[in-house]
Amino acid sequence: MFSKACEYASKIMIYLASKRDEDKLAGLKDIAKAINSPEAYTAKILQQLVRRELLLSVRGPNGGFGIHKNKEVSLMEVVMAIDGEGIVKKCILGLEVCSENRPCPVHDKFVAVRDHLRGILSTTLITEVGDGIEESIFFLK
Amino acid sequence: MFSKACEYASKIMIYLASKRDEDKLAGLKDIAKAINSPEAYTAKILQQLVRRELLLSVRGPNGGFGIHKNKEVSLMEVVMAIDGEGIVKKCILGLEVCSENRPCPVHDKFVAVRDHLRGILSTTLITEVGDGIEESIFFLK
DNA sequence: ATAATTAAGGATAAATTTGTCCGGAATTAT
DNA sequence: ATAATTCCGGACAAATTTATCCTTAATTAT
Repeated sequence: MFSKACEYASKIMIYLASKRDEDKLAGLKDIAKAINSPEAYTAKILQQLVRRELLLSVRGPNGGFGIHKNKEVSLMEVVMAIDGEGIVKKCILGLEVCSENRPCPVHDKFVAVRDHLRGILSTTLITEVGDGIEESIFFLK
Repeated sequence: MFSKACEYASKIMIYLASKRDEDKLAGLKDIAKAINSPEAYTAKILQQLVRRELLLSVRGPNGGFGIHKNKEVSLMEVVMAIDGEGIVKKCILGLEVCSENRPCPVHDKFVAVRDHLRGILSTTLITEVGDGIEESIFFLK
């Protein structure tokens, strides 16, 4: 469904959202441990998220990563940043063009699934799903 | 969503279903043209579908591929044959274990999407969606 | 029998994704 | 200033997916 990179990115965002009330940032090692991901690869994904301005970073001692407070981020934005719009746009059978006018044989059926998916991705905020991590109601690894 | 191989496989099955009333089989070249796929790679996927007994094949002049008549095949079976059960089983965030008991933060939301997807995959029969290809109501390329 | 046709299957290559390594830049504390 | 810490970014490596090539096996028609 999502790429590995996108899975990591989502978990990163949710993890950092769950720590949004702490006054200090989370470092790479901390993050990689929390989501059980390879450190160096995680660093690459963090970079992308920073470039896309979904995260903030600061270097040096006591540096690290954190979410922008006062900025609501949906899961959709995270997925778009890493995997692009394919998951909610591309034809399930891979047709270059697939539309009402020129549909693949399963077009209508999968438009419904994609709309369902899109709805959930865009209404799910990372702060919302971040709650419950610290309390071990939900898990990231 | 699906692998390229699985996209090709689905289109192959639908295409052959759309020709199920013809008395002759469809050859590799014919199929690859009909679904706009690389010939050699398509041959590999055809092999897999034959091994999984979702297709029949015969060699030699006038040989080719066709669906088994009297055997209803759902899109689910095709997807399982090529991509495995991941799409309807694996955690969207990639957690090794993700269940009611030990859920990822978006477990419930995506259970719903997956159920939706599963429902459509298992109720969609290739013969059903095959109709409309010949008449150019639906397209495979 | 022989030649022509078509799928089967193994080996290999190209492309993409995932993952690692390392030197450099920024920041902080001493 | 210096050293320690931490992110940045480029190069590279491994794994996986996608794609190609070529020989063999089966079948049919001549």
